[in-house]
Amino acid sequence: MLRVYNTLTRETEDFVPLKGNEVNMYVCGPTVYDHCHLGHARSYVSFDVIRRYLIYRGYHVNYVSNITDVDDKVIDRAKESDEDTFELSRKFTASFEEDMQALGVIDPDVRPKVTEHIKDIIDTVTRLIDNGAAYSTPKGNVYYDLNSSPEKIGILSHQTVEGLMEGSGCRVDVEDDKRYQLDFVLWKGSPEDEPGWDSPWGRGRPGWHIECSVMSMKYCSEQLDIHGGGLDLIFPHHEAEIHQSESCTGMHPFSKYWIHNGFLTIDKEKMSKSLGNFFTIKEVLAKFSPGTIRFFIVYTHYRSTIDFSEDALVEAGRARKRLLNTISNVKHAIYEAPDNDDECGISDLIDENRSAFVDSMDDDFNTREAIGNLFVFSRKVNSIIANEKPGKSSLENVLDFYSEINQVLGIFEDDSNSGSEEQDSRISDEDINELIKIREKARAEKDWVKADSIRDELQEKGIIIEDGKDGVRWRRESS
RNA sequence: GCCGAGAUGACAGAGUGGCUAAUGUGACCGCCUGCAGAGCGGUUUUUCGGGAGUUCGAAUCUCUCUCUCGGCACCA
Repeated sequence: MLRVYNTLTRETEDFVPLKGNEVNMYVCGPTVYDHCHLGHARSYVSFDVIRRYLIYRGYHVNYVSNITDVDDKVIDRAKESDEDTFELSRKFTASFEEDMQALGVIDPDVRPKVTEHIKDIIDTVTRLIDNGAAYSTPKGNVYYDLNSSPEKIGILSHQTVEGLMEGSGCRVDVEDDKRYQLDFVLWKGSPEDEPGWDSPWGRGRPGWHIECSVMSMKYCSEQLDIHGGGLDLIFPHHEAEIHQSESCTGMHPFSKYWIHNGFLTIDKEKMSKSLGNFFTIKEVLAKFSPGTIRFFIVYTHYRSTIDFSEDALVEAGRARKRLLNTISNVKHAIYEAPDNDDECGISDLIDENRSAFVDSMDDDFNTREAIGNLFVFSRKVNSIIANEKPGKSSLENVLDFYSEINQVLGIFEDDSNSGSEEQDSRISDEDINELIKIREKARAEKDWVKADSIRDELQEKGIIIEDGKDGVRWRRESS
């Protein structure tokens, strides 16, 4: 039984979708006013794994994740850099999509953009006004009227009204046309020099929270099975969504499960744009392979804080390499394996580890434990290869098992040739084989100096040479 | 002020009542090897922030103390 921690109840619950084995899952996407940083990667990789695991478990998943391509931040950034707002958001949307692709995040079934859903947003805001849950003001703003659903204040953040007021009162400028301090904006009147769309309340643009309600209802359903995002979205963003969506549809709950990923920190401080302590995904990709970055993220439970440092990435890379080496060992063993059915206990080993994998993942997606099991599995596989002679088919089953796991975790992708700029200058397979031949001759003549210098030369080009009992093998190294 | 997360061996990090506390990294030793790498075996690891309690039995439950981090209308 899959169990999931639900922020709404603060408990780990059995996962039962609203309808059969259909899962409607919505994850809040980025606001595209800059390149994404590693904290975003953390979030989207985590939800990618959750989505893949649900599919692995046989659920039919409809995964929707939006792009917020118009809001105050985008507009401000465009002003600062004297760029067209939509030019800017297009640029960073493309950058985001590139990053996701690099990290092996599967595209959502739908990736809706706010600017393409203005009409839907206006319709929803209108509906909220008609339902008595929102009001417009002479300034052309529309606010959600929290007093229409006071029982839902703090439902997700588990805060009291007093707590919220005390936290916010001293730090936020209160818009003077609000009826109530905690009301939030659904539609915001735009000045002449800012982007806007005509609406019943004048020229304006959507508020920050409304887009997710509108687009999730449009592409998922009025009620979601899973709504996800970073911990920092719980309040006010996700709570606002609950107010809006439930007031609009009259259905409760808006989402059955709320899943939130933990932060990525640097020196124990949250990585964020506002603190300026962030590394963009592209910066990190320049130093580490996508596989290493993804492994770094997946090797930590999604709700734990991950402290980022180069050392931590290096360690993750080494750990991952251990698994990759085993896979490569199996591939080589297959060449020399007898063509028989001797399995040396391999099928039992696989079955055991498959159920261990499912047990770990069923426990609120415990990827750390799941990967821990894989290390044990790999050690046993290495041991079998070294000491016994399993037949080809058994070894192929081992490879199949790794790729089965990889479907979910996505950590074994071969990215040894991903360094795009070195791509052209890298040494060809033929040249490598030629050098190895020369080196083998030197070795046969016990000319160790020559043999070692060839090995060093290849290593400088990122080629690792390994002499084994059954011949030489080589592979390309990546960070 | 309010709300939350956490403190596990050199480091990272699982484990939430019961065999010798997963796993990874690092370091060291051994096997293998011309050497190296990879791999395998072993050591670093009877200890889980401090104290008290419950229990036949606790890293795991209760109380208490100390410390760290995060959220409270910018945020993944």
